Amino acid sequence: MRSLYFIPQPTLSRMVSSDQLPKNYDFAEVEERWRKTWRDEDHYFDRNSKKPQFVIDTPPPYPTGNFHIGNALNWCYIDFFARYKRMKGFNVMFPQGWDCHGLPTEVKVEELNHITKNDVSREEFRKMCRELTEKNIAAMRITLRKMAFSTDWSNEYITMTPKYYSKTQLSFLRMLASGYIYQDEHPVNYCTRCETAIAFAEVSYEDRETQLNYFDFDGVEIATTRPELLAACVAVAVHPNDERYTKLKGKTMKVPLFGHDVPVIIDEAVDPAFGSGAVMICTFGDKQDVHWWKQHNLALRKAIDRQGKMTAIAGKYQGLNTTDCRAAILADMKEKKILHKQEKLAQRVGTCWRCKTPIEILSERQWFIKIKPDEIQKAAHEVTWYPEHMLLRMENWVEQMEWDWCISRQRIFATPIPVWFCKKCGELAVPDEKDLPIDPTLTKPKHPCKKCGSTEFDGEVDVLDTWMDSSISVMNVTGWDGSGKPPYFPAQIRPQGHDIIRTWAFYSILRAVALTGSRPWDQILVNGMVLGEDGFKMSKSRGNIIVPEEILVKYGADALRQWGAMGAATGSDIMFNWNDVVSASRFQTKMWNITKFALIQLEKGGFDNDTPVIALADRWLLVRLSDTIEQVSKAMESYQFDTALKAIREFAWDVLADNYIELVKGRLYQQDASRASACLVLHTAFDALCRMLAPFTPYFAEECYSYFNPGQSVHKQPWVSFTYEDDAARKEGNTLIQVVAEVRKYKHDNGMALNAPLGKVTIYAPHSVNDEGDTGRTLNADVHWRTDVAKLDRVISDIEFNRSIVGKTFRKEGQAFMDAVKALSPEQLANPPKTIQLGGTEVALPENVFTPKYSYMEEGAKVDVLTVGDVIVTIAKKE
RNA sequence: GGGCCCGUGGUCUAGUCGGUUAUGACGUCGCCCUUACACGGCGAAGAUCGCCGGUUCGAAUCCGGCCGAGCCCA
Repeated sequence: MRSLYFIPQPTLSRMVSSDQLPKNYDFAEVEERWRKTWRDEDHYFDRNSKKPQFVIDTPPPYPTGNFHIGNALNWCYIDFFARYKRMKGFNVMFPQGWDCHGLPTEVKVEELNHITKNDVSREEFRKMCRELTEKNIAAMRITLRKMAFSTDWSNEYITMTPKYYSKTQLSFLRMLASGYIYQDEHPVNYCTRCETAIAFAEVSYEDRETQLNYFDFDGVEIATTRPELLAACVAVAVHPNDERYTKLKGKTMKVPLFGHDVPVIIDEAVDPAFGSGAVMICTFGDKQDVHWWKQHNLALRKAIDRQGKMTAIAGKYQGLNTTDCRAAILADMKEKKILHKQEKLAQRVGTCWRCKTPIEILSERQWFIKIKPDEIQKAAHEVTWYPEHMLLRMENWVEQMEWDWCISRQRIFATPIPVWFCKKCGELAVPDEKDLPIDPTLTKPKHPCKKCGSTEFDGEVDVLDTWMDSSISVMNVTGWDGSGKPPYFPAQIRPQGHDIIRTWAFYSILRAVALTGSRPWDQILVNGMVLGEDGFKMSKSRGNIIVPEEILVKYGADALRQWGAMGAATGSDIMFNWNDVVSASRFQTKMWNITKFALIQLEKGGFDNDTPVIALADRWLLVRLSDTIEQVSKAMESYQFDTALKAIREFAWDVLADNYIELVKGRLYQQDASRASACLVLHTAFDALCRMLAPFTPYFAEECYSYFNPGQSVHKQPWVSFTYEDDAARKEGNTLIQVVAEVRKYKHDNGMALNAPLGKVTIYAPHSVNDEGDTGRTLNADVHWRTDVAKLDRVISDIEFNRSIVGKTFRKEGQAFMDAVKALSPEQLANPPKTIQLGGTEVALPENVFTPKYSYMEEGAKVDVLTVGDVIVTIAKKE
């Protein structure tokens, strides 16, 4: 019936004496002490290990200098399962990367030094960026350590180091050779402030109000929001069914102010209801223009340059920026009396996600990576997604990809594109792989031009998109060096936020497939965003930003980590809530007191592993513990941290502290064999709690565990594997708990203190119960357990139906059936017949379909009667 | 405009492949300092489960529509 597979051996002789436990739990002191005690080596991935590997492709954060709360949530999840997997016997790699390159650091360097990137040499500027980045990384490492993340610092990687970016360059050369990477002149999103091309993933959208200008275009009215692009007009488009314009078919028209001729094209995508129904196509006003331009093979007229100034084709407007040019052209239109009207229009403008400047679409020579949707979809489906629905976001993103990935940037602090161009013939030259990393602006190729033999080259000045660095994080951590499949590939899991599914996850899958032919990870765990206390995304303008450091100072890392686990179901957005942090901290206080109580009791000794467990409460606690362990383990396997921690807390607080300990307290104060049983159970439960809490509250769990096992770390113990089966104990124990609760309520209702003496209490239960006197001591009453039937007059006051059975059996006749049962005589209800009359027919009465509810009449002795299921409790009334 | 997710006591939330009394926390109110804990214990009040309709013996749960919020994208 029951089995004890594992009860930890108590090491009584080595326990710390209870008088050494501080009265209150001082998280600040404890957390700092363990931080200094723990050794980094304990978290190193062991390359010679025989254990199964568990490699985590952790997100490399951008080194801003501040580890924000969204990062914190993300890392909490990682650390929960990293610690859990270690306890489960896996060889875990929890690397820490830093995604260094990119615009924000360049902007910050310019700001801090009051320079622009053109004021110093490229190398000098890079040096400044590197130095700032190193400083920021150092600051963020401190927060990571405070949070007790079990980082594998032997596998730290920094994308700006030659070690890392030579891999980025190697991956570039490999994908260039395999045809994934090509260069082409093509329209790209371009930020004229940052002076660089950007990818769609880097375009954000903002609501702005603009003016829709109606003007005369060679006799036809056209509405445009961008008159400054008139010089770049290459066609006029109308809808095929728009009768106003059918006569224009096949004609050409003269562009006002500029005078060049453009064709009229017919296209169903034109909205006849918008503006005048005729639209001018410019290269390029928006994405739709690019579409039409490609589809109708139109001319290319570049009116805006990389600095956002008008080009030579803009004639007298050359050199103006777009805003000034717009004003000038509108003024000229007014003067020529061709501007009919202007109206306000709400519109969404694509802007640079870094600096919020509206993006232009410019046609430039750029480097691209081919996007092959089918192979990305296939690999994405081979990965297990948590939560499952996040896969949809990937599917939707891949489906709507229109352009290839533009990977070149016209910036400085980034991985150089490792190619040269022959000065004579323009042929591309690439370095030998063994010479990587290289900066083509500083070095020359070792071989003459393959085509013309020239030794004169220009180095590529463009650099790589930062995602080119971070999208091979998984290649890096799994040990890729270009020679075949990496030794630890694929990684077991990728944890990340849902905001970067379309970037980091998408690019990582693309690159893994391109470089190895298969999926990068077995699983992906997607966490939600952290919202402010007001339910909105944290932002400076809303003033709802909470930083981890603030929480660490007030409540400590363990409380913050508990918030991360419990705030919301894994994958949902989570609102920051001080309340949750406070209750997390209260839970620690409660557990601290449980620790104290356990230590005070257990240090007295008198028990060992062979102590028989007999008392009902003890058996019940072990069953509940076994249930909890099963529940928590199951939740951990599917990354349901909220479920896991909730179950742990409920067991510790409700089951162990409020019920079990209250019940056995009196027994523990005595000295006999039944005390030993309680001690063994208490120790078993406490030990299991420490282990289950270890992934969530590493400092706290270590501190509690250390008092019982000095010199040993809970983090080096295996995960709990204790099971205990005893259905009778579960059922009878639950009843016992309810009886105690009912009697307490009875005392409360009668204005008695909970510890007030109660006199004689008789419990009539169907089975004999050995409670070792727990119930009597807890209730402060003279408790008698009896298995005979209580001699009481009782009447049936109500009938409780099992609607599940009623509905399934009688369907539409359900109500009629219940009425028929209620009409039975009290004798029949007490001893139900096998059949019952229903609508004139005899039908079988299902088993357990109803339970009579009794109310009791006093007999000779004056008693109050409580009922708990099939148990009757009588309380002798005091005269 | 599209996609995803969500709407449950004052607040936040569990439950959602239908079934007995809708979970817990915070807050509120009452009682209790019982040799681990007042940073605690016990108890109470408080919910037409967003709205409307449908399916069903039975809907917080399934379906449709509407309203509202958030996130991602065009």
